[in-house]
Amino acid sequence: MNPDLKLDNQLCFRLYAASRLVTRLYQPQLEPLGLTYPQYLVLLVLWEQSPCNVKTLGERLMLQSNTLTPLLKRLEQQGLIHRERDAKDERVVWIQLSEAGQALEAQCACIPAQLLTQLTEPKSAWLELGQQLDKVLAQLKPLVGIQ
Amino acid sequence: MNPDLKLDNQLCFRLYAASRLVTRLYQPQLEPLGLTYPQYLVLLVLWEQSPCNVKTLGERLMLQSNTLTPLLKRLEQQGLIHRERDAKDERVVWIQLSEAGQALEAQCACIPAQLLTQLTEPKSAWLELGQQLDKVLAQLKPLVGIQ
DNA sequence: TGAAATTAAATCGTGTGCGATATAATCTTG
DNA sequence: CAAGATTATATCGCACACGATTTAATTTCA
Repeated sequence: MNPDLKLDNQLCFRLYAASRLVTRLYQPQLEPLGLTYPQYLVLLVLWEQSPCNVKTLGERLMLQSNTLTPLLKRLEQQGLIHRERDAKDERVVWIQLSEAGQALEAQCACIPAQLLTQLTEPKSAWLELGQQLDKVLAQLKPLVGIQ
Repeated sequence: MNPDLKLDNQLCFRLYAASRLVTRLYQPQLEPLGLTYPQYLVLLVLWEQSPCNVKTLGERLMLQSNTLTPLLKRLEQQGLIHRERDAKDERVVWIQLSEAGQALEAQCACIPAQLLTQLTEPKSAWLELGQQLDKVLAQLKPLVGIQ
């Protein structure tokens, strides 16, 4: 058969697989907090920048309102964020961490370190992967019309 | 703020983002064929090995029947595969490419090369990324209980 | 042999992703 | 200033992922 079509030769599959496996690695940390992985990513942005509007949130996460709006409504129901229309420009919705949402940052502070402990040496493989991902992300973004 | 919690420092986010962007890059090739990206991955396996049972398909793709069964039913409805219970062991379902499913391989043969043309130099970054993904996948699999 | 354990798929419910479209507000321009 | 274009968010529908459970078939082993 065509070796170009072998599954294990596909970079796309390796990315897809690695992304899903890493997400599963986060599960034991996130589940007790009642968070899904995309919800955790939204909180990462908000801990950097709150309030933050939906458009900016989407730019950071490469998501649009069709994905974010329902997700944000769930975070609001959980009491982690507030959603409010901009008074000046009623099109814009501002997302702001609630007290509980801010407090959650402390609880999540240990997650990255906790995950690292699960990874055996060499850590260099992970660092290099991160750098390569930065390179290819920079190349991919314009190809799919981002930035 | 805690730099360990900055979005751009998260390897997990870079993997998640890269995986989604690469999937989008495939879209223009797959959409005319009426295929989704996960359906394409299933076909990649079947072009290597048909018939193939659901369990084996799941091991290759790291998916289970809760995801595969509905997906396979859609491929069957499209006339690309046949599904049949094993006569000896009625628990097992065998997936076999139909004539149309086999014929589709030729139409997909150009997809990997077509994608490569979109990528500017250096190709080395992509090769290295593939190798690094292999390393971390080997490390991740046992951590999440695969193999 | 036959009850318990294991296995393979299927089913169910929830939460994304995302293309397409809708809605409403703001901006642009003639 | 008003019609058309643009922008920000929401809505809708479909197809994954995946945890949990169910169903049915097979295997194990006392």
